Amino acid sequence: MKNSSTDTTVAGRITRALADRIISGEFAPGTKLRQDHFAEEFGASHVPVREAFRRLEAQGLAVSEPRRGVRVASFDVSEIREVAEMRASLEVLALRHAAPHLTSAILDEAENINREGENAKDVRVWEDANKAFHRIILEPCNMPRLMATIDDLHAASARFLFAGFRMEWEAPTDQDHRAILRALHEHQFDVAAATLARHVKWIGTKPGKNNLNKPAS
Amino acid sequence: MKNSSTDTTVAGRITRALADRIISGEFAPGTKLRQDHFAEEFGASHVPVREAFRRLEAQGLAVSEPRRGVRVASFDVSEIREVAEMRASLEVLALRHAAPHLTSAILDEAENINREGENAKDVRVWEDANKAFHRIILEPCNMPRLMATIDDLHAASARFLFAGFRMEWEAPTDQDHRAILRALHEHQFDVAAATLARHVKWIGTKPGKNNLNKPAS
DNA sequence: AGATTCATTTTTATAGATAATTTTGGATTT
DNA sequence: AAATCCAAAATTATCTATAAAAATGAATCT
Repeated sequence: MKNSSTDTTVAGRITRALADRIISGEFAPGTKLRQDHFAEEFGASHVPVREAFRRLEAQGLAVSEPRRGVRVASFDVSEIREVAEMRASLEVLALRHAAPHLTSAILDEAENINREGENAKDVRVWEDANKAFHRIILEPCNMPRLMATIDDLHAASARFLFAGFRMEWEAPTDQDHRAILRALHEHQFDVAAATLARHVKWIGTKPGKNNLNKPAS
Repeated sequence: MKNSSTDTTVAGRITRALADRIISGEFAPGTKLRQDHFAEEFGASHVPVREAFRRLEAQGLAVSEPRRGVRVASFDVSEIREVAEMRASLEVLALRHAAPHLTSAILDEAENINREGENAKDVRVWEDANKAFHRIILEPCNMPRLMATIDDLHAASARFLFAGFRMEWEAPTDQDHRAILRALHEHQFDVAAATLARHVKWIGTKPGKNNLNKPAS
């Protein structure tokens, strides 16, 4: 994605795999991540595993205490709020810069992606569509660093989502997404931005009988 | 700072040292960072050096192409603007949350720091004060992830600053900082936020006969 | 003379081994 | 019986060595 090393190098593949498992909730918050374990699992040495740890740390998915190992980052309610607020601020910024470059072709594609999400059978697929929706309307801002930061924040949000809606779940008709597209179509950028901000913050307060801060395994 | 490993481990110390040199401009953009070289310099092996590289990468101070090594991140004008815009958005967010917790003791301390900056003899000292000023009024937002991101952005800004004002330089009386403090004292938070946003964006457009994008060494 | 190919050299990436620190379990003491 | 201290085991952090990949430079061919 932002860095091709994610696909090319062993450290990159390990990073991606571990990030995926943390985000999906397969690894509960607080879980100890042992380097030798993953080195064996991925048929690698522990050196690339350590590099993967450093990256996960930077993404906020793991925390490491020197000489005491790495753990899956815990996320409490305040942290979720924090991520939601940051996303709101930065996605609005991105949208403001992207707006002038949004063609109707892009908006149509966004609508298709949104429909896909609404037809999604499980959270995972819905979240992929959701991510894609936000990405396609923000990407034209042409600000790679901003997009990278938003991606990291989105990953953190997704953790929360998966933690809350593991079992029972139904795809919501995403009224906010539709409203955003409508406003963009009509060049009402302020309306679009305000709706986006509210939408993202709302995600951060979604109920979900949160199994947050599970005890470490 | 956010992670004690920066002081405790070899990898952490290398990270800090390299970040410092990149920010100060000692390493020009595009400079190749050779792991064996730094391993020898710091009396370490290349393993902690690689970990340091991964962190620098995450901070946006270095870029790595798989199998082709790591280079000091180049920053062109658009990237500087990007960082300035991100800082403006996020610092406003932080200030909004910090405002209710700002005591007059904190504001007084901020004023002292500001004065220190105005008396600074070289850019380096001024930048330290500048960073401290922003930090002391934003920190009470109690959002660690937000602060960490702002710190990274501030580092990127500092690179730009040092690149432009290496030689001739005089400490400016920071009128913006004073205006922000005044507004905060009078609980005019919107005014403070607006001034902060303008201030940060202005930093991003400072002239400076930029020796940007120097050829790699 | 210019370009292309092949070998050399440099550099990165991974593996295996070592040192140091923390944690864990048991034994001893109060 | 509970708490504390000491020793063994597990784990992390680092180092040395090896393998793989790419850049460089020279020699040959057109």
